[in-house]
Amino acid sequence: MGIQERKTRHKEDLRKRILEAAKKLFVTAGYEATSIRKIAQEIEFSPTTIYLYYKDKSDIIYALHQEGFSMLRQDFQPLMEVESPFERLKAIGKCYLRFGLKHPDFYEVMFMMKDPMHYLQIHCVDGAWEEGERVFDFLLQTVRDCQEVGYFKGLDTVQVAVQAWSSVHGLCSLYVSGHLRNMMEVILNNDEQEAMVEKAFRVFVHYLESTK
Amino acid sequence: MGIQERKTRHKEDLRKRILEAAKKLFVTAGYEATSIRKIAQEIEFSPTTIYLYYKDKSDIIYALHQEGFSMLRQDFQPLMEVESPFERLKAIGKCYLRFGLKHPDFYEVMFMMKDPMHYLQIHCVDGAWEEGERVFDFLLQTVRDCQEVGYFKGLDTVQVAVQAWSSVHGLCSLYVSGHLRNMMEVILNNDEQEAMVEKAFRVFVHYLESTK
DNA sequence: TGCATAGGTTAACACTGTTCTTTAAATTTG
DNA sequence: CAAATTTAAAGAACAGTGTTAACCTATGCA
Repeated sequence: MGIQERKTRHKEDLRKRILEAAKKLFVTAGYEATSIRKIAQEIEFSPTTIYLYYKDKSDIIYALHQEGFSMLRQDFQPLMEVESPFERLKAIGKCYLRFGLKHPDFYEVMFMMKDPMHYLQIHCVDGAWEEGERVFDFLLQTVRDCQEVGYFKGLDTVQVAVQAWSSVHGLCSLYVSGHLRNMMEVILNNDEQEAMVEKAFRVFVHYLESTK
Repeated sequence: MGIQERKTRHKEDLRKRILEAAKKLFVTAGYEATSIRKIAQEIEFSPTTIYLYYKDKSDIIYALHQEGFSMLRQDFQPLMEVESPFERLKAIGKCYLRFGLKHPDFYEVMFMMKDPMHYLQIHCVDGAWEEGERVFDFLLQTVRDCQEVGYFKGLDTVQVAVQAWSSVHGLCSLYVSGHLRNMMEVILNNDEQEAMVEKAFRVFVHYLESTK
């Protein structure tokens, strides 16, 4: 079965090359500029060939969506070792924030665009958005751990987790969409924006600290 | 100058009709489905006519963006009368949240889409995003008032305001984008989602209350 | 009456995602 | 080995998008 193997390997390879090309266009020029035809041009194949490897465009976007989540989970990996629950919670927030600022394009696909979520709902992927849930479970468990050492007393674990997620997501998405820049009467440059995000995060952390 | 007047009135009228048609398509079928050609079909004019009244599509989107802000400001109007600063702050949050849940399409254009912000940056509209700034100023002043009666002690006004905005925006945008629905392992229906948003908001309010 | 001008339309360009049909090569079978 | 079959890839085309240049055509004015 050496021939068969080589063929499937080639096929897997091309599938990967398509995704790499998509990612390259996506990261350098954004979602809008990532068209099937441009991806095809990048890998020097016909546009129609792409449809032999991906069902449609949203399938490709979803693949990038998944890749983003595996990146984020990788960033989270070392934080699992943090002993103190509250330190871990703060580290998660900081890490999430840094991810959003560092990979705005990925952040957009992962947490802002409706298409990938719609794709999940339509295609009913088994274990729908497993990656996302795993990330949220990590947050959920950390909140629970925090409660065990005296934080968030009398509050519901899920509600606290959703609220915490919303807060950091709010900062990330306002940064990514450019609303933070424009809302301030003084227009901020990139560094000032990042500093603003950082400071607002610290205010939030201050709130959390006083729940103990 | 009765004739001239009639003409300019007609012109203003058509401009308004274009926007009304755009809004109708936009609210009923979403942004994606709102094309220049469909707007034209709606008002029974040629697609190119639209370009005599709006520079391009982003110009129309920006007009909707502005309309959304005037709607939000109208919702905020009665809150200016609320005497207690902290009650006012809570009311602003609740009102903002309700707006997001009630008008998800407008919320998307106003606070999530990059295009209108990009439009502002490109076309350098004088008093760039005046409407947005006015809304933010209202929040800013309310935070300042809260500080005067003992809340947010030792914290920076702008940072507190940005953080508060981020928190409610985070909830709204996760709801609008469908991420809240999909992140929970148990898939929520619309009512349950809204309840979740409400509860997470209350957790946040709880944090703010304990800053006094 | 002739001319200029504004309002509107037609045709076209350069794109987009996607599908149907066709070609060409590789593989399996007789 | 030759014929038949499967398979990967591509070409052409459809229906749609935003946008522009060229062309009417009816009105207002000299």
